[in-house]
Amino acid sequence: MVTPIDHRYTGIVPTYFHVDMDAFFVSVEELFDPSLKGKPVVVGGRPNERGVVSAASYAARKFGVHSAMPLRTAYSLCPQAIFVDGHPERYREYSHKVHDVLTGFSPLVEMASIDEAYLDITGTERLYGPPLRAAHILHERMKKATNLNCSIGIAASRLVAKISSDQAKPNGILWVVPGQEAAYLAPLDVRKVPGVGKVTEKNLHAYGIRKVGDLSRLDEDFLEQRFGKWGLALAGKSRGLDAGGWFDSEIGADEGPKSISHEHTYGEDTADREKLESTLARLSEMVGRRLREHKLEARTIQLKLRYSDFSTITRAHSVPRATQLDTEIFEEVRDLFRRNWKPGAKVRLLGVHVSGWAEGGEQMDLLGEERHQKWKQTLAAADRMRDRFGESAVSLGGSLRGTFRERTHENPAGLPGKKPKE
DNA sequence: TCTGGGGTCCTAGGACCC
DNA sequence: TCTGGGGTCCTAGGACCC
Repeated sequence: MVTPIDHRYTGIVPTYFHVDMDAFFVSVEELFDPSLKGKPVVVGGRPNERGVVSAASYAARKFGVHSAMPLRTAYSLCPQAIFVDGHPERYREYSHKVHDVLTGFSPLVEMASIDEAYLDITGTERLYGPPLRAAHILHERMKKATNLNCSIGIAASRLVAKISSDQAKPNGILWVVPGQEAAYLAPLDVRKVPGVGKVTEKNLHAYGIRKVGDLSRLDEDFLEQRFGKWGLALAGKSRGLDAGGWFDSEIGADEGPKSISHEHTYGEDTADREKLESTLARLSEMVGRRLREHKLEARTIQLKLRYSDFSTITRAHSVPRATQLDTEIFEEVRDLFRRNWKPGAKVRLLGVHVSGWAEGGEQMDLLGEERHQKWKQTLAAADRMRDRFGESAVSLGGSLRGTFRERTHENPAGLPGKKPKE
């Protein structure tokens, strides 16, 4: 475990790298199928499926295809593109390789997503030389170890490092020299600032604010009045400051997840109650499994329900005793579903989301505790089966057919007692 | 254009407590 | 009896990111 450096106390101007892999998913696909190289490739699914583009090759981008675009739209823009489903396991594997390269370079590494990371390389001059030279060394190492290209932004704040890595793409390095942040940012569109999306951009445009320079010239009070806390943060960002200002960007603080969720969009909307509830059972299993992997227990369980017209509701319930059990999650989410679904209304998407990790977990009576432990062991065994034989090897789908006992006063968790007779 | 899936953070109102 | 204020938890929704 490496202790992050808090530069507020060292008084040294820090140096951050933002390392961003170029067209990551597409590049990994090319490693496994070199014939894809140079061609328009779209990762995300088949062109006639419901779904969006996860990643597009640079050749596909020339046709206007970009990530988050509906697959059908991508197809109409570029019918000759090669559409692939993608291989999440491969991306995770290569993400680990990337992480290994980075930690071999500097101990202060924070993966920001599957394909990007922040590094604190403050004080490594004697080892790697000045920042640009250090970045070149890292760039070479990355290519050698993974056969993948990356782009590197260098700056005294994480924010500016991130923006400059984007400007460096593809396969480039860009250093914003300390002191030049505001000048560098001023001509950029406000949309380039991480956190400014479609909505905020539109709101800013309404005030005639189009460039980061326009933002930085405004009064902080004005921004706070109109955009609240977020406006104040924007004022700082427009000058290149991270959330807490300069020297407030610890790298390497590794916290676990704050929530876990799984959701499913149907190929065709459905109002079939059994189908819907069995989807909830499957999603509950997936969520329970992840909870056990992370050794977490959740108190708040949430259902997400999207109808054909895309209107979406979420309904949550917090239970007194935290759980990591598929059955308990499923029963909660099924209750929420039954109370909120308008029977007959066609459903596009269902989701199961858990959060609110328990600190200690409350005591159960002895009998309950014993059954609880047995049930935990059963699920752990099922997890191992899935590891060996695949996801479909074991299912609690049987819960829909009454394998599990209903909740009763004696059995509040609805845990199975003795094995039901066949 | 007909809109995934996995996350984080923020806002805002109401309940409840002191 | 017209009535405070702060803190925390819960719930719902939404913007945003990759």
